[in-house]
Amino acid sequence: MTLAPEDKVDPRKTRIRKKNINIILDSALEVFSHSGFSGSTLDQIAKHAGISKPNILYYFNSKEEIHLSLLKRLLANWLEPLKQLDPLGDPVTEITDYVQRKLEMSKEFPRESRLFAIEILQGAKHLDQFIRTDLKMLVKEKTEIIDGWVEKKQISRVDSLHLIFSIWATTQHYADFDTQIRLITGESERARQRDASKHLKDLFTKLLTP
Amino acid sequence: MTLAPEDKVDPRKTRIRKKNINIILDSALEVFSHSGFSGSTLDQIAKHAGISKPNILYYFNSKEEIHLSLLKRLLANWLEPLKQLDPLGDPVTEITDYVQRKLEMSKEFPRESRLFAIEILQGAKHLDQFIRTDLKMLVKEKTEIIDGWVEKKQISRVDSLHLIFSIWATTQHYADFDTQIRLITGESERARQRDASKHLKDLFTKLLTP
DNA sequence: TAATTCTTTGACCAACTGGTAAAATGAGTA
DNA sequence: TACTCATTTTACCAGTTGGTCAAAGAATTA
Repeated sequence: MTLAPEDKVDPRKTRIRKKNINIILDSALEVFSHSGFSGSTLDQIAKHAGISKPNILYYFNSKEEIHLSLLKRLLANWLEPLKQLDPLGDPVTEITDYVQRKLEMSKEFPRESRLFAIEILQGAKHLDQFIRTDLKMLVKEKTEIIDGWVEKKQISRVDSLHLIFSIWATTQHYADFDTQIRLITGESERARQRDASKHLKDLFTKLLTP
Repeated sequence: MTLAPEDKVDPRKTRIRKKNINIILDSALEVFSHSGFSGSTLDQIAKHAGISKPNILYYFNSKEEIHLSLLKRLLANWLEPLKQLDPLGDPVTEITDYVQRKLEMSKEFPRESRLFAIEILQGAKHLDQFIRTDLKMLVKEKTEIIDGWVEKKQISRVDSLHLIFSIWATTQHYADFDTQIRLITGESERARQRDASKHLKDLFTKLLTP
């Protein structure tokens, strides 16, 4: 991952520069998360941003660089919900709260979720390092906490790693497969969100409660 | 969806024709499921198939048509596991068996799963009809069966629709996010598959057992 | 105000890619 | 064998797309 312009410690980071970079990244998120990297063009991003293509390339050296900046910005937030899992809290509550936070994120940041999903689906070339270091370490730390709870019989015996996978899967599903869910479900957006939340709470509570 | 050459009732459907179409579709599946539609080129497919690009376009009128043929072929199998859910069987067994079938499919046909996932993620333009008719109807039929089981108190009270979503999410996760799982998990392929299977059986059994 | 630096644009290009046309080759059959 | 139809190849093209460049236009600062 090479250094992107926005990362340079540049005292000349003007107001205009900051504003434009934000607009570009936001437009890129919109476009990339709908069409994937290859399916998106700089022209689309430019149009969405209201900034000419050469002007975009004035702030970013390449399309790839925009993509990388986007992923980087995303990853910081991605770990947050899991990080909050507290070894000192009540085990079942801690886990179901984590589920709710993740579900909330799916609702709040569906574009980020899709961008992430597309990236993984296509081999995670750009996330490789992130996954095998930051993410892996965090997962290890948290599975150990869960294993500890199992040891102390505070929750049922459970495969902590696959529990986390299940949580990721079920929660992100609502963002990533939104189109499918929309087409199948008759419910309103609100009702669906409520039912999903209730269902997942139930699902994981029953799994964990001895 | 326009008529693809292979669908034409053509008595001249030679041995060569059949063979080549299969090779092309298989190569396209390989390529599309790794790079998405836009990220894949006919040249890549051609190279993988060992057939020249113009020759591919002799069998299919366009890149799009290959993609559609692929999806069409996939969808037939996609519904199969859910279809087998038997209203007369033992409820918990029926559902956990369904989970196992789905998990099996993820392992057996990861490329198909990814192709499907990418398609949904990017708006399901080509699956729109399929989802709102075939899939929706099947889901309706099966949720009613599950609701019946709940009524008769054969399983715990559960949101049948979201139960199905959870099953889809957790099982497909192992195919679609395989890269991520591989990078995080230390286990061997076999062990992982076994643990996933056990975990999911446990997860859904506990949800459903009163 | 003048000088300097940052931002924006228009014109352009080389590479890639989906697709075409026509001729050449091969297989099956009367 | 000769004829027909299916298959394959070669050469090619037009549109798209990421990216460049030099010059014009704003801001900022001396």
